[in-house]
Amino acid sequence: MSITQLAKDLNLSKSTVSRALNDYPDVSFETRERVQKRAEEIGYIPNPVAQRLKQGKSNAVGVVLPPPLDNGAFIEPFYSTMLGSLVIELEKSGLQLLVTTQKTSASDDDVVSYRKMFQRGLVDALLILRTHSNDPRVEFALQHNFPFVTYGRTEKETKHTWVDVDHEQAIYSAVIRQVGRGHRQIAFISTKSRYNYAQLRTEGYVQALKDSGIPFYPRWLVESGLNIDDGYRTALKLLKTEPRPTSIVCTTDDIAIGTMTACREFGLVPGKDIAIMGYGNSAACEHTSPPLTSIEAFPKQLGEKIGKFFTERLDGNTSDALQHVQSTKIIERDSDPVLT
Amino acid sequence: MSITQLAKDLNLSKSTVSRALNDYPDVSFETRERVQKRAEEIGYIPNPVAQRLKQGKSNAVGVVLPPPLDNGAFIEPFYSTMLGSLVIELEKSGLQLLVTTQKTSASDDDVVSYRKMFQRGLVDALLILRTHSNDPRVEFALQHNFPFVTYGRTEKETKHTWVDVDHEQAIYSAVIRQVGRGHRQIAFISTKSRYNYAQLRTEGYVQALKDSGIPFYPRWLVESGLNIDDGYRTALKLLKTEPRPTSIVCTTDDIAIGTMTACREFGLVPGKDIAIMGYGNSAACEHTSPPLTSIEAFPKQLGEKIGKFFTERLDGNTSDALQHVQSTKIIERDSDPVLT
DNA sequence: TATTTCACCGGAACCGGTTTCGGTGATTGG
DNA sequence: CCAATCACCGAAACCGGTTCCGGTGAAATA
Repeated sequence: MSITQLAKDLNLSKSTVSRALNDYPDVSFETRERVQKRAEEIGYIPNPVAQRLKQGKSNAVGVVLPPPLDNGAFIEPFYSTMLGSLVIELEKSGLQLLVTTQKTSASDDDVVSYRKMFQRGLVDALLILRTHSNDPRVEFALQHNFPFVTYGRTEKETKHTWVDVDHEQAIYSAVIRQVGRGHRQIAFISTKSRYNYAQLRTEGYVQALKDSGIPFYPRWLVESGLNIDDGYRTALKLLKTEPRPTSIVCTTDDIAIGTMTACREFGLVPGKDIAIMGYGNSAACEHTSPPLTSIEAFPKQLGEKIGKFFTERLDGNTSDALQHVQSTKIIERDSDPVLT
Repeated sequence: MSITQLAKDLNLSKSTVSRALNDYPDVSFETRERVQKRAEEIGYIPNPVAQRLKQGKSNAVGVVLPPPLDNGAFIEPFYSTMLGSLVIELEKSGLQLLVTTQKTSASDDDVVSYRKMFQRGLVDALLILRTHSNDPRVEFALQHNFPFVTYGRTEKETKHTWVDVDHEQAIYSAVIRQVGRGHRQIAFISTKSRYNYAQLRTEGYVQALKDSGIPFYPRWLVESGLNIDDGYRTALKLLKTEPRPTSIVCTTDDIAIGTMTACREFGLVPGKDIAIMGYGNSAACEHTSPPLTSIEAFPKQLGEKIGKFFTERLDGNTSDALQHVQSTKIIERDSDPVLT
């Protein structure tokens, strides 16, 4: 059912019908009512594709997800809840979210998948996830003058609109907490350093040691993959170092869960013989044994913020770059006791 | 850069350029080469929106996700990996996945979100997740003759294309396993029965008891929400029944994790004093204590199958309904010991 | 009464492609 | 030598909307 047929049905022209449906002023009250009523009756809904073509707007925001994880998961829990609230926020402004993934083979800062999205028409703006310190995707978007929001800053902290967690502060406070509980042998399991957040967190770790007058041992700063098993294997190596750390701060809850099993293999009971902290405050934290102390980063609020930034930018508010850094909160549980 | 401009640049007509780019036979070799070379140079890519409008195809498949979970997650891990492999499979045929969510307020079989998708142009086909026994979305799609694939059967098992897990067999084999390990007091924590899979699993539970000559106690068949906490609370009630079950089969890993903590509160050590099984074989299973015996349902394969069904259907293969039921496998760990 | 204003509506252009149709000039066949 | 075929390309219609422009008749103004 096209607008042409509807117009014929009503003995009106396409243009009048269109104006009536879109509440233009120069159409009489009676015909407007008549058109809208009839449209309702026969369930007419304008073809969104035609609208997009004419208006040059798609009313959609695109995101290309990182390649599936090793475990085959489409998306990590953190992004899951962030995107969840993003979708809800976008919906308020009539925006949709178009999701794609990278090819499995591609590295996650590959530009090819973004190029397709850039083609005017498919999406009006892009969300770039998990920025690298030096991110070609950001360069690409800036260069093509395409509206975008990033989750995560870049090294240059270019003047674009971004949302990010206060990673440095998050890990800083975690380490300070460990110090306050009597630890001086504190390890940090990080991830690949090309991620900008990884660098920020590492800075937080180093800074906290410094401010506490604790020397920095490079052996206790290790990198791990993001899976539980990655964390497990990394922790196995870490626990072999001499002296052994008495507290391990993990950059992910999954990594923390993996290190807990690694500890048990070393005969160390987490929460008793060794302190462990996670990051993300995932649902599992409550139900590990012992329950895992973790850092809440409020992905829901982040998603809302991103959504608001999108609507602002797409409303033409490009005056200045919108930016937001989200502070975190330590959720205290039983996995990191006071050192005895 | 539109095709019109490209044509002007080449001193050719739009139509010739279009034909050259799409490898039509009635264009000379030289001009074809010239056009394609020039298009490459200036990075011309046809506007997908215009293509969609003309061709009436969007080359996209839509899915509307259930409303965000109570914990705010966009998507459950199972769907996460299923959609991950689906996207990869669709990509092979040049198809995209368009993701939307329900309004938070809506029930997850609400048709309104689907109605938007139905509008010709946005997507060529729909994926309907987690069917109810009596699903208005399926009725709606059939009624409007819109191509779709469901994950999950319906009560009527209408002749449409679907993919589903062999839920009945899955739980049947789980219960039989418990019987084989000496249990005769076996509970099953299910979910809301309007989900078709819930009914199938319950049938599997009941049938297994019957075939084992074990009487059915209604008290040991309980319903729970999908979260860890829901499982926890449900298990608390279940453990108060007299007599107390010696084995609990859970319809979800999360529920199983919740029941494990519930057991501990009753002074029961999971894997020792009581047997527990999960479903889904999520990453956490390896790292609970004890590691959780669970049922692998192969979401990756399901996603691939769904993708193949989509490409077949969109290639016009509507001859007969495509259907696939995925068998499962029990992954044995330490949470369900032999009864002593 | 003549002219301007106004409310209201239809015609047509347009978005950027694809595809049908028809028209060249060259080549082949009779 | 004329007609039929052929390769190749341009003009134009079309997809389904939106919006500019102009035109009508009635009402307001001079």
